[in-house]
Amino acid sequence: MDERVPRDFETLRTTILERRHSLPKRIAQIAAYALDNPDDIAFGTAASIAASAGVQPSTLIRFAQQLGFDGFTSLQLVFRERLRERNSSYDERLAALRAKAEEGAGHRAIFDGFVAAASTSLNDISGRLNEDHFEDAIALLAKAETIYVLAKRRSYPVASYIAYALGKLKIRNQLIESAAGLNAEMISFASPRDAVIAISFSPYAPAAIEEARVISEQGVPIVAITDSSFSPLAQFAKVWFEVAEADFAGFRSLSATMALAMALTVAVGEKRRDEGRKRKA
Amino acid sequence: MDERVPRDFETLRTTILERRHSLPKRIAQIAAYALDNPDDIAFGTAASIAASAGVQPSTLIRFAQQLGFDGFTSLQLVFRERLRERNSSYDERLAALRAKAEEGAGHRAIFDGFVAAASTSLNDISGRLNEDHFEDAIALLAKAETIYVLAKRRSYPVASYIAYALGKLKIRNQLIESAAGLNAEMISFASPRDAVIAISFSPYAPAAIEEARVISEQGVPIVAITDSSFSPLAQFAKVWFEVAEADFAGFRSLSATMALAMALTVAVGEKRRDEGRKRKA
DNA sequence: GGCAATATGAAATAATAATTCCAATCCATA
DNA sequence: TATGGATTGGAATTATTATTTCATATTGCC
Repeated sequence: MDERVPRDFETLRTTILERRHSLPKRIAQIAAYALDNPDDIAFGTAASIAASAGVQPSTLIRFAQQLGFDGFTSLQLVFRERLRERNSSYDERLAALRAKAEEGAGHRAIFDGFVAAASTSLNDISGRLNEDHFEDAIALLAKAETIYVLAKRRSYPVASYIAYALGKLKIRNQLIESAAGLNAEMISFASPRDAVIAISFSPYAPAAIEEARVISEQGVPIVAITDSSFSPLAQFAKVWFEVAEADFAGFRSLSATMALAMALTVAVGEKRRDEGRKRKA
Repeated sequence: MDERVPRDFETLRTTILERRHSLPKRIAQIAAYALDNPDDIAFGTAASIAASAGVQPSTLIRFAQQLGFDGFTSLQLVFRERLRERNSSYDERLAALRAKAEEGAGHRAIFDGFVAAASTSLNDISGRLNEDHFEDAIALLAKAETIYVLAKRRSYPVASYIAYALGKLKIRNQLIESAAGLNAEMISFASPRDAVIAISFSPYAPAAIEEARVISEQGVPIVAITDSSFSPLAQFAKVWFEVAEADFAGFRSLSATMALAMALTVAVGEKRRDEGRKRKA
């Protein structure tokens, strides 16, 4: 292999863009395809890539050779390396933020720590959400007459947001608060035609668990957001989501829970609208 | 291939972890290696992976088959798919998420949209926070006798979280709620030795603005979190933060506001503790 | 401790994929 | 428009890689 073969993706990219106009038609075609679909180059076979790009496999090899590689395989390595490095760079960035926060230089570090925790949590839930459970929860909530929202202490802000959003979407809902001490009565109105969104994380607020138990015994289906399958909430729930929030300075993030709550709420709103339309038609 | 073969990485991961203890030694060995070095599985050949993990290629294939795949190749696809999705740089990934959300394929897209909005907001505020303002706000709040927390509607969840966290840190605070209709009286107790955290975004809740006006006229210093310098809150505030939250489906994220609120709260707690210690010394 | 079932190692084989080669085509230039 | 060089398509070849097979070893059980 030549001495000045592009070893990293960025150099390769630049090289391709420079030579773009002096390349033969088919080679230019595969060059454009490569820059547009780098992932395909990284994972595909010569044949599959050639087919997607509308050229012959041999053209792909000629392209690689023009750039100084000794074949398609060596070119592909650069595209693969890119995926490896890019991937770690994000994690590294987060780790840096977190490290800066942990070495504890002043108040800025506190802020960085919370941003890092929130990002981590979002990142995590994004890959973890079980789509089937999500659909089940939406279906369950969409057909409820009234949606009860149950959460105490740290989770209460999420509940209050859900209540706000449901209100904006004109979906009947009832936040189970403790202010007036009338929770027991409020709960007794719930029927199996209603549904509950319950949120609680370890250490589980006893009141939340107790209310969830009572309401589930009345036959009201519960959608739970909690932190593990050992959660007492999980056993009362028809559907439950596991959300692992990162923490900083002993305060856990709420970002993932919040995102899930927003998505649930809006999805329920959308499903109701769709079904309302169907019923009319 | 079996019907319930894990086809996404997370499911696969869970499945492996579940069966971990019932797997034969060498299979368990490759299983552990796979979870520790997912990138190697994605890129390597059966032979190279087997060598790195210290097993025979055939063991790798047996491992794949135990999981229900029909061979190493199908197992590898899952690991590759993961890299495609965890794709590239943070920004690109966000863009991908947002694009997926915008093309609007079902409920999953809604979830992706909210995660993307939250991530964007966090990313944004991370670079934007004015450190001097942050220090000023902390100083101001740390010396307050009582911290009043003022927010309505969409911002209310943030306020309720702040109140919860301040409580946990044993910092005297008062959430200005509308429930009992006694806000005016509550506000009249505030003195210049106290402080206010006020949060409001366009469209500003009239009650929040009005209460902020009254309380500032009483000489109580206000720390505001809002969305622009044109915000009516900004003019009443001693210190104010501009937070630009991304939105999805008409619902704006709260993640950046939340992170800032948490950081403020904890930083105030820390400053008070430090000063308490100094005073004793 | 012996037997059967299960697991493992190593090499043979089958499958798949990359590369090469050559004929056909295209294109610029005279 | 004829000619030579460059480019391209497609099949043949070679290389690489996954998979299968079978002999051997290990483990659990009576």
